Amino acid sequence: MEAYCVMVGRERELVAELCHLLFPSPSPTTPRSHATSTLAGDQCLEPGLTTTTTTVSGGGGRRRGKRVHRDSDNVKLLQADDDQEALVADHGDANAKPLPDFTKKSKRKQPKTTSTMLTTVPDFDGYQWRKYGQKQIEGAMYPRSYYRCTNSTNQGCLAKKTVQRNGGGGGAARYTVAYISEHTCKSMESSLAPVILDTTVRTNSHHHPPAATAAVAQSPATSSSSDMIMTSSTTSSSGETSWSGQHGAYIAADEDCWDTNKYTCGSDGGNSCAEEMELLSGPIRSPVHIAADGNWMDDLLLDISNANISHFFSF
DNA sequence: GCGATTTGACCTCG
DNA sequence: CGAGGTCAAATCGC
Repeated sequence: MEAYCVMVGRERELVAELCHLLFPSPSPTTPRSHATSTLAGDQCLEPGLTTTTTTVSGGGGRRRGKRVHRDSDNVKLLQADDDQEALVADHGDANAKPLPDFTKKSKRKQPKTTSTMLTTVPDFDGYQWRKYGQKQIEGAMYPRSYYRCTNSTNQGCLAKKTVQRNGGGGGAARYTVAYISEHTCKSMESSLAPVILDTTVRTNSHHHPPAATAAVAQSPATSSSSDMIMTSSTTSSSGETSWSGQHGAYIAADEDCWDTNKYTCGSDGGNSCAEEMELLSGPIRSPVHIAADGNWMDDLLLDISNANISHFFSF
């Protein structure tokens, strides 16, 4: 867990400064999910993904034979127009009937996505997530984990996210978090409303390849971790760079920087993200986006053209 | 018993 | 056909 708590002095200063600006008064919330993070032996630790309600129970892998073809269920291709309903009946209920309307097709068309590179995964982002899958991605050192909002079952929340560790074996672990769709549920911490920061971010002036934009933001209410989180990448579904105003402020990053971890806010660089950024101003809306080593861009050219960000990272 | 994770199989898309 | 995303039985902890 130390990996997530590493921060170089410079970054810490920046964090402190930002926190000071954001929270003149006593520091906001404190992590509340740490106690639950027992994380049974997953190669890809996701400290922030534990729920706040239960401890992680290291489930056993299933040892079973071939699974029954769900094609026989004859339901997958129906009612593609009601994804929400489908998700209500989705996972989480082990005995749930075959998904009525959550077609594979619709699953593939995730309309709203944003990706986030983290040097640390926040302990708590205001929502509870349930892991529903893990996959070793080609070329990735660590498997990607798939989460959906726990309210997908009872509120039909469409929000999902994937978390992939990008490396940081020796230093701070880095994670790419991609948010897919928005929360249609009420957060467990609904009071922790997203904040729109009117803030300024520095970045360099190099333009980034299509995928790179970034935002910096923070939700004071969810501020829990002590690590800094800084930039992100976004792309539109068409592959063009999206500068969606929804996120408020964006930062174009230099591709070289991505390759050389210059944007990494972890402990191994020494270069602060902020130092690499050019000035941008405007409202910034969560989530906090994190930049790190360049690989992640390859994995996650995500469609966030209409991203409705519903998550907020903290540091 | 419940709820969460694990994890191999299955499904869809490019 | 391969890669990525999802399903769902098995398993575990409370």
